[in-house]
Amino acid sequence: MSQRAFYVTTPIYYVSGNPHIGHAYTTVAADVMARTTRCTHETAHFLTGTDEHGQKIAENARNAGLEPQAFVDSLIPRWKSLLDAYQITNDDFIRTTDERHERGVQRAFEILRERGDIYPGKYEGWYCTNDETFWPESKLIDGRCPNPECRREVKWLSEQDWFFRLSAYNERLLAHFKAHPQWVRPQRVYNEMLAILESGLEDISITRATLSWGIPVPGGEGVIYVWFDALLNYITAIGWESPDTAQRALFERLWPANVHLIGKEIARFHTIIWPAVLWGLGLAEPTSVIANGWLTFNDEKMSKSKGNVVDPFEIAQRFTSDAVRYFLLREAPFGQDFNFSEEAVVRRYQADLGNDLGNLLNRTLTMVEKYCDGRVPAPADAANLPIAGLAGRVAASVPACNFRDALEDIWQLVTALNKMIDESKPWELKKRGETAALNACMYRLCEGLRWLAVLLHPFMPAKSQEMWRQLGFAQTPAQPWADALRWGVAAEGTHVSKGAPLFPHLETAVEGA
RNA sequence: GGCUCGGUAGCUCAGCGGUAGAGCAGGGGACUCAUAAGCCCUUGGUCGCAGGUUCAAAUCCUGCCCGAGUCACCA
Repeated sequence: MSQRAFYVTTPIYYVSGNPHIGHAYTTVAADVMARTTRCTHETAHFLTGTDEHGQKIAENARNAGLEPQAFVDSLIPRWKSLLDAYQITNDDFIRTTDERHERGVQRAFEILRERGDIYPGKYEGWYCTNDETFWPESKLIDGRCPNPECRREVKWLSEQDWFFRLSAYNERLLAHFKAHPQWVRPQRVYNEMLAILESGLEDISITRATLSWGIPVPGGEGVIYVWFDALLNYITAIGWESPDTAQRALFERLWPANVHLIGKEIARFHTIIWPAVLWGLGLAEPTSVIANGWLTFNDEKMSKSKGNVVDPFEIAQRFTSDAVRYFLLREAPFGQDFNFSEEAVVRRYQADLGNDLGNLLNRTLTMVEKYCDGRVPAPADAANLPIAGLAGRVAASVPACNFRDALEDIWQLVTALNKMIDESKPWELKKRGETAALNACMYRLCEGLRWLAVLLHPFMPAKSQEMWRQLGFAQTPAQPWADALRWGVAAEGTHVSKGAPLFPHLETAVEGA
């Protein structure tokens, strides 16, 4: 009886470092998708969370003089505050240290072991402790870890581990990729994954015999490898194999996920290993996996060593999180790398947000106050405003991650409204006493701005709300589009209440530019 | 080295077989409701290079140059 809901996820974030702008990017994209879906379908379920196991965490904890659990507990508020700073409306937040997750991972392990998809084997090779990685002899550089940021000594390890029979799914994965060329996007990532499948898969070790900070192997030694653990969050969070029947019903309603949003660096885990694991568990693969690109800063890769990591808290503080959300999704096509520079943010802020949108609201409200006694006039038709099919196009672009197209479409209405003012010249209509034409023009502006508030709400929730308030409407612009995006909904007589500019001029010049 | 993607106006990008496009930036203009914003007009490109296919190529094919990514457990 229950309705299907749109299920969208972000990666769970590895808490070994601080949140940076890239985390905000993926999360904002997911949030816009979730918010839009709530206005166009009925329900969305939006999951994000944190990845807390692994050796790096254990070491950081030791350095901090804390037990791993206490250590990760201390980090969580910082990560959750990122969600607050960016007005993220996640429905759930999973931690891999949650009891529900640990139980689910162990259950998955047992099921796969019973089915023969997990088997014991010996794993040996050159191991870099820092990177938690086995490297083949051929990869080593001067006998050291080939990771340019590591370069530590490696040691020969040989241990009894459990292996996942990934190779058994090679053919099925290939067939799935061929049958669903759109299931991994962008195309470039799809191609790379396909190439890996065509070159053949080997089984992978999914436990670490010598580590202790992780989920214990059921009835065995060691812990489950952090990656195998992490992927399962998408189902453990929504009640897979839960003892609670309500939770199990949630799972039935949500799985398979509509969209896993990921960073492009983790595509292999999500498009090759993850479907195979799900198939092993008798579950369906996610409908789509969409990878976003990297953000560079002033054309350089962001890295801690360069000290050029953009702090998402600081940037939101300076420009407002709405403006940063807008910038991230408007500046470049999703899936493509793009450069983050303060000049670019300032440009978008001033040109698109301040001059086009903010000023449109401001000049409209001034005129409504001057010419219409501060009230929305009687409804008039939409004249030539480009609203036909607009809602439908945005509703289609967003779930496909074409945020840029969506915003460009919306901005055509912004531009058209500005243009209409200049062409209609309400001040002249006023002088000549052409009240009917004046009122019609002012109505179109109010109604057009109402549309904009509704359409922009998923992208800029706070600014959209403020637009809504200044226009004098009750409640919120977060409304079902089927009802709200019809022309003529703005009620005659609504009192507008003009406020401070929506996107005031930035006080300070760009620093360090 | 193999493979993948990209190289189009100063910048960010769209177009992907039929007379070169948008936004921003630059230049000029008319206006005044407005956050000196908006509106109108406009400068600007041998579509990386060289061949080929075609009546017709930015768009298809080949080679080359440049940049990025990836090549198996790197969260």
